[in-house]
Amino acid sequence: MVAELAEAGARKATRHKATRNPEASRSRILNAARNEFVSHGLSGARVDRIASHSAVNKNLIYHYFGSKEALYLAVLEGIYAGLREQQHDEDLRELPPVEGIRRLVESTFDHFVATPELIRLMSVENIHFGEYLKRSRSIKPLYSGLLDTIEILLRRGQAEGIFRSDVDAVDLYLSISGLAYFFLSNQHTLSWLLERDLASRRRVNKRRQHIVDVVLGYLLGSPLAGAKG
Amino acid sequence: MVAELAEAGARKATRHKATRNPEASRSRILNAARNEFVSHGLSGARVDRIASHSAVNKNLIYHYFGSKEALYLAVLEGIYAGLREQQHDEDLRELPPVEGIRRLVESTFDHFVATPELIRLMSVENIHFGEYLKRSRSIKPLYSGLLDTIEILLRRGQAEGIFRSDVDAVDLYLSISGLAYFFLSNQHTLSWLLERDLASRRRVNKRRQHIVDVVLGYLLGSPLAGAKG
DNA sequence: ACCTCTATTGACTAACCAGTTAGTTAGCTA
DNA sequence: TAGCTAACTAACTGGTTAGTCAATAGAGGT
Repeated sequence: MVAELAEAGARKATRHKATRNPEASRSRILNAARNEFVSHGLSGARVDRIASHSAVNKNLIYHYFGSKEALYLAVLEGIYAGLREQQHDEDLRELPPVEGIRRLVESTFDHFVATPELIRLMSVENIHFGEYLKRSRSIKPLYSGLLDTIEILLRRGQAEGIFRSDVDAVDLYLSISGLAYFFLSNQHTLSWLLERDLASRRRVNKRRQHIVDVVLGYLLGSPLAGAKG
Repeated sequence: MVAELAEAGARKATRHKATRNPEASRSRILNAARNEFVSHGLSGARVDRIASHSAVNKNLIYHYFGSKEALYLAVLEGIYAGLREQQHDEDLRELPPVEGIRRLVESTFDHFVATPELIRLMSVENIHFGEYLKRSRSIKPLYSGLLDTIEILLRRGQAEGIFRSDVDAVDLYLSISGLAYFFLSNQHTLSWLLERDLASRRRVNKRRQHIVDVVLGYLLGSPLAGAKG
């Protein structure tokens, strides 16, 4: 009994982690939660595992976030916000159209490569029909400027007579993202099925160049070449 | 007691489901399992739900498939095999290159649209790092011919001087699939973020045409147009 | 010194869920 | 028709898991 008390006192004095630190606890939880949801999806994620990896009592998670689903939503909002922060596409609007589109394609690809968690969470969220993202109040406003940027670059390129005239900004955005996304999101099954290591540095660099070629090859081509008409 | 026996007899004679039918039971299980895994993913799927939807005792599932994971693998094999069956790309090898590629693009897109389960299961499987697909003995052989078909069409198009010369078959396949896949796999989040109904008939048709334009626009363009130099 | 708010904890619970046990029943074959 | 095998079932189990309860403890204000 005395020994126990002494030990508890020693623990408190020495290795105890700076008593209280709400911000740090909260961010450790979010961090561990992101890893957990990214690795196991929403249903596969375990709150106990998040607690132990963030070195926090499980109930603290409920204290801060209320439920597993609310925690997932917080993680989701963070990752989508990060995507838009990285894009700062406003800067591209002033560039020559070819250069602006090229930069957009490259930065989209690069961000996907640098943040694998993003693609995995996007997949997870779509498995759940996007129902959690739809609950977010903070995400949608971030996306309003993106299509505008593409539209501006497209219009200028068309006015200059170098881009084909029948391009829709939404379709172009979906293509730019899709060309990068599929290659990364389905890397595991594709590497195995095609018997190529799609994660290799060489392959990733090659892919980056290919995507630029596809998008610009399309935009710079004439509308009727090869069309079904 | 007598009444009970009579009732049991009547049930057996009339509304009882043809006493035994292993093939039917097995396929009802597989069917319900496909829906369940497609709707909830692997961790979110519930064996009890599969049992009740297939109107079968839960243990029959274990009798036939052994485990939840083995059942998932059976579903996965079925859906991937279906994809390759539908593609019958051998037929395309004889066509003029532009026509062959166009058909490949269109049929890939059409099959994705017609079989939403396919895309969802591909996403689910990649969340799990493709580890179940890799256990399959039956799937990989089906994919060996696909790249050959693309290669043949590419070579002929290049020999005829109409396709650009720097195209890799793997990259082209990834682009054809990716252009269709992302649009469909992330339809829920994208529709909400972009404030467009991507599931509408008009949008889907438009997307199909756009993808053909992108792929052919790229292939028919000259390698150096807009390249970084 | 005391009070109050909030961070933090350990122990608990009720529900859930994959998988099992211990059988019964139908149909085929010798 | 007896015996065997596979289809099929009901009830159960043990481990897991999201979420709760009841309390302690630190920090800032008064």
